[in-house]
Amino acid sequence: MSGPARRVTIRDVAKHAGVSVATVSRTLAGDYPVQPATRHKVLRAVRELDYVRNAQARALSVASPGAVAIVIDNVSSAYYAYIAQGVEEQAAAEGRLSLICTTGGDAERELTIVQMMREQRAEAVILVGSVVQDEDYRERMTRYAHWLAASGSRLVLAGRPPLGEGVPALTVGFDNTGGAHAVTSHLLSAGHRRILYLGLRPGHSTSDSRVAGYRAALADYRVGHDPALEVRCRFDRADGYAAMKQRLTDGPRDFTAVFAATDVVAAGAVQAIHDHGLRVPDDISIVGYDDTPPAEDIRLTTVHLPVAELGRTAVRLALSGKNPLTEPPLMLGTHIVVRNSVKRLENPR
Amino acid sequence: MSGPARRVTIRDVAKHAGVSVATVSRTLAGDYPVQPATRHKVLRAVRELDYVRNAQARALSVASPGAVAIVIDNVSSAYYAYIAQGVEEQAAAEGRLSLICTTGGDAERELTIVQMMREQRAEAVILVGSVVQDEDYRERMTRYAHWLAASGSRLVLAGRPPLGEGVPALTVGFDNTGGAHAVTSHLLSAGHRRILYLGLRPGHSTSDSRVAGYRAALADYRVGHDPALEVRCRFDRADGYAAMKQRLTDGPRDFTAVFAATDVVAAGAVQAIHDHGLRVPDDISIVGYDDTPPAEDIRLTTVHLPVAELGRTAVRLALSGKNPLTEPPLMLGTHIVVRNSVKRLENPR
DNA sequence: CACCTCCTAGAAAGCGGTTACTTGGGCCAC
DNA sequence: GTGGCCCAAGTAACCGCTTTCTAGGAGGTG
Repeated sequence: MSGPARRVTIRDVAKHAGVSVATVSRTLAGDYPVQPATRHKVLRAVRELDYVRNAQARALSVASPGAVAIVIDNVSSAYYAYIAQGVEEQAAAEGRLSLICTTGGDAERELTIVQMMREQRAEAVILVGSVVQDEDYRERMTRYAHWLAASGSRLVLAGRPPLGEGVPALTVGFDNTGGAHAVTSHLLSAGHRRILYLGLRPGHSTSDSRVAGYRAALADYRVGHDPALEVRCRFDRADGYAAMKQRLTDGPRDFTAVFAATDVVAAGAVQAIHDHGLRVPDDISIVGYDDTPPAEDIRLTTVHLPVAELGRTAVRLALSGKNPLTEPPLMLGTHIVVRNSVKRLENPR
Repeated sequence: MSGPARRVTIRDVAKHAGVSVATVSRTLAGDYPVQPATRHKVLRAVRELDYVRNAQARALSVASPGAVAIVIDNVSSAYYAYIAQGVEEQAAAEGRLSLICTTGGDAERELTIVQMMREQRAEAVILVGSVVQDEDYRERMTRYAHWLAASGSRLVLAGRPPLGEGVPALTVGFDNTGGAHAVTSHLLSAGHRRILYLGLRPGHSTSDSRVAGYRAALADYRVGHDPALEVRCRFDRADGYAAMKQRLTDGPRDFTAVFAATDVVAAGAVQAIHDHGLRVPDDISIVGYDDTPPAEDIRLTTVHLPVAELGRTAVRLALSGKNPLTEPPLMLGTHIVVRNSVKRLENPR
């Protein structure tokens, strides 16, 4: 660490090699004829000075591919991590750098980040997962969407609801209603009629569409919908545990099965069931959603989501050149994974 | 989508507002006196044209903070994801953007990425986790380390061994030997004497230091070290399952406890044990390492690693201005988490 | 009223590259 | 021997923004 590390520029290389900057630039680009002797002089100077081009400066004059920005709640939950992984993979495959930003679920921060990405001239901004969307948020994000479009960037909403008609944003997501319908039907066909839904608070778009599938399946089987069977908790394992525990302790035990809105919530619920001295699936059946890692460990029947594929698709969509105003939302299919958490009832009540 | 989206520049704003580009720049910077009337004219033009500064161009003239690059095997394994999360958090807190790149464990790709990060003028490059390090790799990475240092960037090795003396790279990691010693001692003090080590292939630095702790603890208890009790498999759950299954089927069942090098391997092993009709901890005790999510679900006694803290520390270290040549490696402490996977033996053999 | 000072805004020179245009030398044909 | 052509290398403008330096007008003072 001796002295101020002045970065070596193309001009230094030119001087060192005794040629003009143009020659250095051309040698490095390789798309213009340069005499072997000169090219060697240049390359030697480059080596001796440890010169590397400045990508930022380069981007000024040459139309280089911009970065892909992933804006995500956090990267430590498996669901988001897999999406991020998919985004990064595809971005790298298409020769783009990935910028990653976490919001911690804060809508305000998300808006700030989108602005930052405009300054960075990101080629694509991929908004992942849900965020509480009030009217103010929607209005501002819509404005940003127009700005991004005007400057040639793409906005992709991955796994979240569209912003509305006429907003230049691409959308890709899972068929949550269909998946919830399938997994609820699985319980119903096993003879369960009283199914507790353990989900996130209303207004949370992902949970809402899962509730919709749950209700639709009940309707298909002509089972009355009982609001008292819809319990709401927050996202994580501890919340699932607490909610289940409370229900087992205080509430009526008038259900034979549980549909947890996410596997993590299901994992918490399973632990509460065990702590209560009951067994899965013998005493209570349970299904989850997402097919994230805990599902396999607790032998949970759940709905598999192609999460990494969501990330990859988001990038492909962003770089595809499709018109964001006319391109319809893309829906990725889901499928149910049967493990060992549902018991078939012989005599359905 | 009408016409070629020409980006609006500071000159456009200047013309639109009827002032000079300098005035626009100064108004936006806010650090130079500008008449209220003029400033309003400028701001109106900015609003009307949806102008945002080009951060890349800006970086050319003003010494702006560079990005922090995270170079990581993948982001979908919980261990890495938490590190990445820590890095991103701290980078954001220090006003830096995070670039994320995955290598898929490919050393060659890692080297390429480091070069790319030099072009990007990243302020810090954080190499996370292990990669197979042959002589060629070490030599080239050492060269890159010097280059990065010469251009004022910081290289941080997070959770991997130092490159060697005189290499300008900062190092931060976990005390794996200590952790392995602690958890092995836990088994020994519970009366276990024949402990199977289920680890990664030799040469893998993380596994090697865990083996060292395992052997040291055995020595402390004056228990002979039996090479036949060290089984090697690969990283993931399926490999842990296969290795354990094979040992239970073919190998001698001459052990009462298992020390799995990672929780994920432990999770696979537990499943194999169950599939073999045995129970944990009644028939076989098992401990893991990392304290990643599966550990809680399978009630695994394991070693907790402050992974997010590793990420944060890496960033702090990189931006601290410490001399990478003289700064000693930083070791983050670990602690054992006792759950329910170890049985106390009454009559130790 | 002349002069000086202060304040604001403009002109222009970078930052580190790329590239259109220009130049000069070697080679060939007449 | 001279004109024409081609090729390699140099000159300089430009990418979008910041900032130093300079200019000019307002306002205060003798």
